[in-house]
Amino acid sequence: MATIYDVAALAGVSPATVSRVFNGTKVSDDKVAAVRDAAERLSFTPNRAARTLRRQSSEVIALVIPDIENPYFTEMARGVEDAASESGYSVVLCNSDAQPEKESTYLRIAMAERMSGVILAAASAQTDLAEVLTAGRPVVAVDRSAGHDIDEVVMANREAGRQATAHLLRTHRRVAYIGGPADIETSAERAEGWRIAHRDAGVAVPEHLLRFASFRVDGGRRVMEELLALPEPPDAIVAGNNLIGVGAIQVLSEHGVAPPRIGVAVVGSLPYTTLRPSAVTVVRLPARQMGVTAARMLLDRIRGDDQPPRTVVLRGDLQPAAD
Amino acid sequence: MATIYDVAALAGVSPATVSRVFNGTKVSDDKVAAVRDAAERLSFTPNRAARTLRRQSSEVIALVIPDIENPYFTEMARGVEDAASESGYSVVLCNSDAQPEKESTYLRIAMAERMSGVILAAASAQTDLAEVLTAGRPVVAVDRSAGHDIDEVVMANREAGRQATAHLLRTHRRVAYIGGPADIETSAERAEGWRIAHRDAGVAVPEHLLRFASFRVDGGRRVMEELLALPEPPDAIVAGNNLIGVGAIQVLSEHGVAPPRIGVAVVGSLPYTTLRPSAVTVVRLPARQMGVTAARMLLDRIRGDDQPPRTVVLRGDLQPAAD
DNA sequence: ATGAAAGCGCTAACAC
DNA sequence: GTGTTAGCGCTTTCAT
Repeated sequence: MATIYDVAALAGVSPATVSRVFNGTKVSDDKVAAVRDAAERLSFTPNRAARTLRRQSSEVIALVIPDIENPYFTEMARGVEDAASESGYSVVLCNSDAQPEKESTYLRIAMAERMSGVILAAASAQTDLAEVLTAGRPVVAVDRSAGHDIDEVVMANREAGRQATAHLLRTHRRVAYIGGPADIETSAERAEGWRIAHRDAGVAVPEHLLRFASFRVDGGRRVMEELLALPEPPDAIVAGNNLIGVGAIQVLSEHGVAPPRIGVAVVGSLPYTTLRPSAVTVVRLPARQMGVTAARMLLDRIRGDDQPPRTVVLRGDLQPAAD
Repeated sequence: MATIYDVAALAGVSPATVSRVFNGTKVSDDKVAAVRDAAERLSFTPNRAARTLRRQSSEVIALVIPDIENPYFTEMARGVEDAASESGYSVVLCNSDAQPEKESTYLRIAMAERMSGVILAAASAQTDLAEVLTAGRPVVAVDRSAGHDIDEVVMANREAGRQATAHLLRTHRRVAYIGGPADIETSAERAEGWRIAHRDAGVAVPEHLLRFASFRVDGGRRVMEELLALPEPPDAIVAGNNLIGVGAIQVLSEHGVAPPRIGVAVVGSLPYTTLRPSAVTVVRLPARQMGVTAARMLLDRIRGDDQPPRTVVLRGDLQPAAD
């Protein structure tokens, strides 16, 4: 592995000049050519560990998400990746598995590696960012707020829940809601939208049809089974996220009442569904765009932007089932 | 950010002793205690950039996959991550997007960051690993071989394709195959299994029902439409991977012939399907185990194991649809 | 515009 | 068992 000293020797310049060439500082044209040529011949690539040690910062950002197997988060990751690589930054994807402990391990590593910033979909409401923030590294919260006064990019969750519910209430009477963990912001907000839709429709809010699960397929399955076992089961379901929707629909299919026989609306997309698109109402959430937006905000901060923290709210897109 | 010098001063020892404590070399008990105490008070975390520069190796492995939005690869990533973190290694997930150019960019970065090894699901058959291999970094190929004499962990693709096809041939006459790109090993091998099943059954191989697509949902959709437009369409389909299966089933549903009305078998799981489990035959591929195995092999190599390259073949698990 | 030289924080000889 | 010291490869003053 060649170093700048090797390149400098071959090009007949000083190591500092080599460094300048690779960092865009002014160097005379002939020396630039000589350096580039020498670098090419030695297939020189700057040692990033050395650069990071010297600069106290690497051109890497950490993206911490609670579930790498959820297509919503991988779609977002694509957005982050695309925006970051446009600016020459790499993205390190960290899966916290919704465990605060794993999450803080990753944050510690990110700081020890001197990564230049963090995009965080927090595992819990009280993520400890003290370490990152005192290190002066910018953090952007995505999908859910992280409980600090920082930049945020979130979905219009209340409105998404309201829209999904309102659509079902036009043709159904007992609309249940299956949300994620009650203490996760997105989950609570979407449930609140479910309540609002009932009020808007002049209907009593059926609190006994409001259930919380995990944001996973098995969570949706379990609660759906519970709901079907009710003396008076719901005739429609709002799923609080994509995976809950998958689980609920699986159970409905197994019971012979696949949508549209029961009304189903999902907050979030079903990218790998094998249903007819018209069978289920979906509020599509712009996950990729959330990633792109968050990455751009973070890069702004890395470049020194220090305006007060901003919150960007992205709206979902109602795609109604055919009636 | 505290350094070992700060810790050394506070603990009344030399920086070397601090380093030793954090690297498990023999140090007397009282000094260990003093160092740990001082480190705790200063909330010291070793600077990884410095360690990497000095050691010329970081405790990070790169995992390069062609599609981060494919649950097959994210499941594998979970396996890699779990096995790696058991040994104190971090995993950097890189999405090559099936583009050789992006792939080689990531490989170059991995070397520049002095990562200690690479697990690669190659974007093409002729991935250039020269740079990585001459740097002395071990590489393990997963899912498909990378065209070098290195460790591999792959699925029993021919057998998976054969099983899926054989199962359908028991009750169907015209079994089509929709594969991924013809030049990708997994794809070609599974297609070969489809041929073998026909021969085993004493049936002429219907080559006009063998089609190649991309390994994505839209690929499956497009080819499924083509097949349905045939004068004599197939009465059963083998999908070459999970996403192709999703696309094919979507199209079938839209045409009112959702499985089991047409026989469908998929090589790979459908984690987010909303179908009744009994409707589709699946050859489950142990993706997570592939990741765990690959990570363990890579870690062995990193620790200096230099036996000849090994190939591990993992078998799929036929889960027949109810007839 | 260019070179000389210091130093980022750590580890690993090497001495004792 | 412990301390001293010399770099790892780069960037960045500071001179010139």
